[in-house]
Amino acid sequence: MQAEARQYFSRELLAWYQRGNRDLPWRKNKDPYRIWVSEIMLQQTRVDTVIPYFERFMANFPTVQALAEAPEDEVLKCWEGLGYYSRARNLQAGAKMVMELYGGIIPDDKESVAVLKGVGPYTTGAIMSIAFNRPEPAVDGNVMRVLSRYFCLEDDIAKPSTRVGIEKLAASLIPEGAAGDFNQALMELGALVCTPKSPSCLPCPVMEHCEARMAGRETELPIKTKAKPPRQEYRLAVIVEGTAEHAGKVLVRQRPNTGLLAQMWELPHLLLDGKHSGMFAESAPKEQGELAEAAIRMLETDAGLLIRPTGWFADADHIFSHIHWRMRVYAADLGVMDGVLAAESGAPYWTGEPAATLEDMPAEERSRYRWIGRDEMDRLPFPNLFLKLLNDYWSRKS
DNA sequence: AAAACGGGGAC
DNA sequence: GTCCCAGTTTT
Repeated sequence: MQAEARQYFSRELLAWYQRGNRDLPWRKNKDPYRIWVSEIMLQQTRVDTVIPYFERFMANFPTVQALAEAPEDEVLKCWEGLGYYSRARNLQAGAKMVMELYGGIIPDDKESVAVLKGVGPYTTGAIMSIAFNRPEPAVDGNVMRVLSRYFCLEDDIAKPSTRVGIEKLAASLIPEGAAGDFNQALMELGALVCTPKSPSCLPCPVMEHCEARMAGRETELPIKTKAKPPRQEYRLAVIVEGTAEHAGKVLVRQRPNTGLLAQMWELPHLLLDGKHSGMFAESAPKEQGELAEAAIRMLETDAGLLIRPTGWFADADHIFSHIHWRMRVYAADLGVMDGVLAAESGAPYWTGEPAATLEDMPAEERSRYRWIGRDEMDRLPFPNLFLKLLNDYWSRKS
């Protein structure tokens, strides 16, 4: 590649961006906190999805201090539906670090920014360049795609080592004194022009020296190995309806502090073993009294929760990036299964009076469970899967 | 180096 | 259905 083509790229791309770019809420000013929040939200998430979340988050937590001092549930609630919830917890942990280490001021220093929770190589470069105009590369998926095409790079962008190489290249392209605009220009081009499927080369400001375009290979690049398909997991959930003092409420629980959907709230549920997964997969929802009974016994073993299913409620599929949940949901009440399984229609249905309370659970399990009404749902963070089921439940009730 | 970690939009 | 998105952390 000629030095001239490199200078052309930097010059023309920067000029293109400065002629006009998207009016995004985090471009209103250079407040490092706003840039930081926006960059965390934008990780693996589209601009259009982020915008309303960003506005709401900044309204609720306008400063580093406000975020650092907020209850964790409120921060997660503000992130509800956005996904990758560890981003929200890490962001708040980062805000606390900034309060304690730097007196609430995000420092104009790469190493200090890079150690913040949830801030990796990309976000470090984005904050340093956009907020402080420091000449650091900010290499995301857009940048890897744009540069792979312009320089006809054939390295697999799914490999970690490839990103490191492209960072060096991107750093060498930053025009003097224009790091922030140039890095954003690179991403903006990837988002609007040099798109994954069918890039719009004709309006592209750097088409003239794009090697992939000149070779007619713009749709073949970048090279990226395919992701593994998600594994299937069959799960059984219950909507436990309260009685007496808990009438009109349902039982929810908070997930563990680590792992998938950490610290989010959910309906009680369990992973089915191989045998019961097969039963799930092979028969119709309403013909599975045996499955329901077996699973409810497992729930008792699993969580010490004594319940009686009263009927089928819904089947729900939910696909994460690495797991595909297939979930069957039964309505239930608290009690012991000493009743009789109704033969009518084959639906799981136990008769008799409820005969258990949460007090029957082990204390350490019990502490994560809570009875909530529809109004209280608005204060606890639920992942989308359970949000939909609960909304569905309460709309049917009314 | 590979897997875990959400959810949705575009085709 | 597939791809992948302004990636980071853990294993």
